[in-house]
Amino acid sequence: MSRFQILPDAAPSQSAELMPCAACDVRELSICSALRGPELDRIAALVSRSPVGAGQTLFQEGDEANAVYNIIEGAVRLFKLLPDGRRQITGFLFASDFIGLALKDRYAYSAEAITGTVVCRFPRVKLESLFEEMPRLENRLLRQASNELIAAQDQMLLLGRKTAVERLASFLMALAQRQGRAKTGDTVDLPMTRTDIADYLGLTIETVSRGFTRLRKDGLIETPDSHSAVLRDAEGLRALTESG
Amino acid sequence: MSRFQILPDAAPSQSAELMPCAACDVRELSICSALRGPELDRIAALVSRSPVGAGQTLFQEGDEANAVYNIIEGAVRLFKLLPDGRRQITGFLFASDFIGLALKDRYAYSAEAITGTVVCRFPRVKLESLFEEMPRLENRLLRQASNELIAAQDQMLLLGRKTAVERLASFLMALAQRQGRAKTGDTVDLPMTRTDIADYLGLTIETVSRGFTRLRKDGLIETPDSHSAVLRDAEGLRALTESG
DNA sequence: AACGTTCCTTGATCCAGGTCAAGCCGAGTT
DNA sequence: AACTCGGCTTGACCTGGATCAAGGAACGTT
Repeated sequence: MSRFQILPDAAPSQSAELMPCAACDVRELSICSALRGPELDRIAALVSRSPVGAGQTLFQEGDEANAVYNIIEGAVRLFKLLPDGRRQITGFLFASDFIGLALKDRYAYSAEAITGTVVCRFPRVKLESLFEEMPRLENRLLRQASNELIAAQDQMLLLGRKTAVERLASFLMALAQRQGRAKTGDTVDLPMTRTDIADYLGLTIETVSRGFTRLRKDGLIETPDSHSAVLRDAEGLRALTESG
Repeated sequence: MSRFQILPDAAPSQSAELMPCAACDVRELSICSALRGPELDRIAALVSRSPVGAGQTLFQEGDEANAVYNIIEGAVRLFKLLPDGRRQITGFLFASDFIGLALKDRYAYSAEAITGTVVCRFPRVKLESLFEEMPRLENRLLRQASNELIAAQDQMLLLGRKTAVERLASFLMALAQRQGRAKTGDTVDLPMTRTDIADYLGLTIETVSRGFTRLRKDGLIETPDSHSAVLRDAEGLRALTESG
């Protein structure tokens, strides 16, 4: 399930490129939107881009947290493990998302690329000092953290109190929202496997699979292939997310 | 289960007192530890203390979020409800804890006092402008948010992947930690009811009760009364929190 | 084209924890 | 001291989702 290829952490990968942030695809959507021209140049000198292959580990729970990341493209899973292998995925992250809000001196979770991914790596020591220089950055991170806390509480409600089908419906609608495709007829991208979804929703793979079948039979979705879902009845799905 | 006495939100309660922050019992432990002398005076002019009776509502999910709070003494539960009444408690807060990190313009959860509680109320509009003036405050809040995110992820692991007894052991040890009484022989305070614990751990009250009985029969705890637990074997409990 | 592999689905069975029901205990209250 | 009432425990039974098992579909790989 988990693979342990570990990326060189401190040394920039051979394929890393220095990138002018001004040309960054996700700048406007990411935390970097808090920065102005000269600040961007300052940042550009500190960050490095690197590709991360599907299934590769970005960092592991317990590692020294010496970098934070912005996802440029691709998808990443964050997760925690129990010693016997039980896994809880605490979040899926996509292009423009920021990794590293929740950390002390060590990472509290592991991060793996789901698909081929490109990240923008930022040394953490430099981040701290940068806050004084760029208070808008710190403010932006605080807002981001606030949003993530709200999302975390929604997830607790889901894990603690929702049924299997409600969890799946909630997951699909949240993903749809994130992709700006939450209306009936829209297609939602599912880059992760059924096992990932199960470990995110606190279920088994079989229950997730049966959930998809249920939603399909009830005319709420179609599943042209296992990595996409077409919303056949967005309202019906939404009703399930807050039903009882 | 939930009561709907609502505190006057904008108007300071008749029993509110203006308090010099310099004399505040929890200052050194709370976010106010980030503030220096003159800043404290500035803050003191903005905050007001008020008592909140056991069971009373501080604010409800969906309310306009026009204040944040510091808990001076007592205990508070934060929770979300599904329309049919299922409840998930997302956190228990105690003296020196800060309420209001996770918010947009509306509260994402409800807050009720568990016991008689005293809070320090802070108008939110003034908070925003204060950040520019006191960057150390913002920095402190970001750290706090980071810690809460880590705790939230632990809770997701608990809700998604742990058994009933593991959840209860994790809960007791986390509470013990927070109270600085996590060694064998120490007594942990449980101000909340079994129903609260159940709604926090994603279980029913009966399962929580059976969990206490199990831990008692296994010699891990004693329960002199329903609102306290003596740790008889802290190591055994800790083993349960990360066992498999 | 035959063969692995990985991922997904479906069916049959099982069980941890939910539900239902009864009773206990302690703190008010009259 | 009898009564209520909320909170807690325990027992008997039930069920949603886990587990176990089998097979199918979409891939590369040789």
